[in-house]
Amino acid sequence: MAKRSDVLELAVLGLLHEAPMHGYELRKRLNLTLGALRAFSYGSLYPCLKEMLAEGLVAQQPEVAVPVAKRSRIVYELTAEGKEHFATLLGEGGPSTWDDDGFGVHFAFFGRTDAATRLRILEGRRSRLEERVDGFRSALTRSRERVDGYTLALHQHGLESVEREVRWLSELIDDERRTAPTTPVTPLTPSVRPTARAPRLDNKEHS
Amino acid sequence: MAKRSDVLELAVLGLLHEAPMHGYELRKRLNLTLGALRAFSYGSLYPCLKEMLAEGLVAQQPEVAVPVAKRSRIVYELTAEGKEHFATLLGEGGPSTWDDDGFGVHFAFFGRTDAATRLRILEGRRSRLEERVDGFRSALTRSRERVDGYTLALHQHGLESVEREVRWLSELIDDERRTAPTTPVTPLTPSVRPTARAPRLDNKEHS
DNA sequence: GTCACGATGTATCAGTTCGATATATCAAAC
DNA sequence: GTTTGATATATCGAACTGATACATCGTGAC
Repeated sequence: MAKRSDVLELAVLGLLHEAPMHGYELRKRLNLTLGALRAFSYGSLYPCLKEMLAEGLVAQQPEVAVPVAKRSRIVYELTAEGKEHFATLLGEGGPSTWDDDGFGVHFAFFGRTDAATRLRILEGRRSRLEERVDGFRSALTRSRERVDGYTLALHQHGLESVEREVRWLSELIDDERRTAPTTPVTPLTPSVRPTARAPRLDNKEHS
Repeated sequence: MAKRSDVLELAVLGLLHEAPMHGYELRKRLNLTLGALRAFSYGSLYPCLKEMLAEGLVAQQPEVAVPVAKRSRIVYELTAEGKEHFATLLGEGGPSTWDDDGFGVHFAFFGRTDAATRLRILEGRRSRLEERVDGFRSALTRSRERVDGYTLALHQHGLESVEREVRWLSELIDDERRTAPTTPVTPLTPSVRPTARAPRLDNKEHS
């Protein structure tokens, strides 16, 4: 488990919440929504879609509307099982939830969860990163005298990057804590409407 | 090309410069030297060592000294071809030199290159990252109104992380430029001796 | 009008890597 | 004495990537 496809599956289900889509478009939206930080290939997307179809998580939309025989395309839409599975995956906080890929995808769909889940994921991610910080730190003290100056600089930079992400997460957690207690569950926009209500996550760092 | 094994190969050759080693130890040093940021598995290391042995880049050290039949271990040492190949790989600035993995390994062995090569690699890496910054930026402006606040925050954080690394690289480049012109080629320590002469790369960020 | 070319769209495959695991030895604990 | 855990080499299946094949559509050049 903790396979890459689990992450892909979550991402696909999340995107299909917005609108039915076909593979090609999914891939574009995937690589756009998840930033330039994640690239899914067709080699994993299409097989994944087939599996999800077989499992009943998505359904093949019948040729709608347009009478003109357009270019062949297979439009997938979310089923009830799919929505349910999405909620489960997003909320469960499994093992893959806190690693780099998993967290990114979970975070991108935070708008569809409740504050408690968000907090749990954010805190899980943070403690995961804190472990990494410890690893870096002990490596640094251990090797302080044994390695090259450049290697040292590399470790130092790596350490600071992770520390920075920890600070970012801490701000997010504080924001959640400050916002959540009053509003039990964020209503979240049902469809395409942009939402646009970020909970004060202007993580300013420079200027 | 640009296979993962190329990176592994470079790392192995680099480590063997310090001392002959066997597989298990190589893996430990690998994951230590390259920080917690890179994990090589046995599944790639052992096959890689065999290939390198076949290509004559490394040699199997005959059982030395200790008369006691120790636990079976295969100690590899660098050959002349290996050293040559290492220098080539490290200096060539190929396609894989500037991606995340490749750059880390190259950087970790900067102590064994000359200033010109260092500059070339640093600048290559920087422009690679600047491309990524552009990607993030356009994605941000494109999606500013279309995506969830959390997705936005994710992109923003990603963008700032990359920008930060660009600044880091710029400092390193400045340091190289300031140091290099006078001293044409850094002598670099021949063996185990720790070097310890980092060219002022105290990239302080917080306090 | 048509033709070339690039974007759209689905699909698969070879090559490569990872994670888990098997096997075995040794040191120290108990 | 035997159980545990680190050392050490090795392999295998499952999975992913990058490339590619194949087909259709839109559009601009001529």
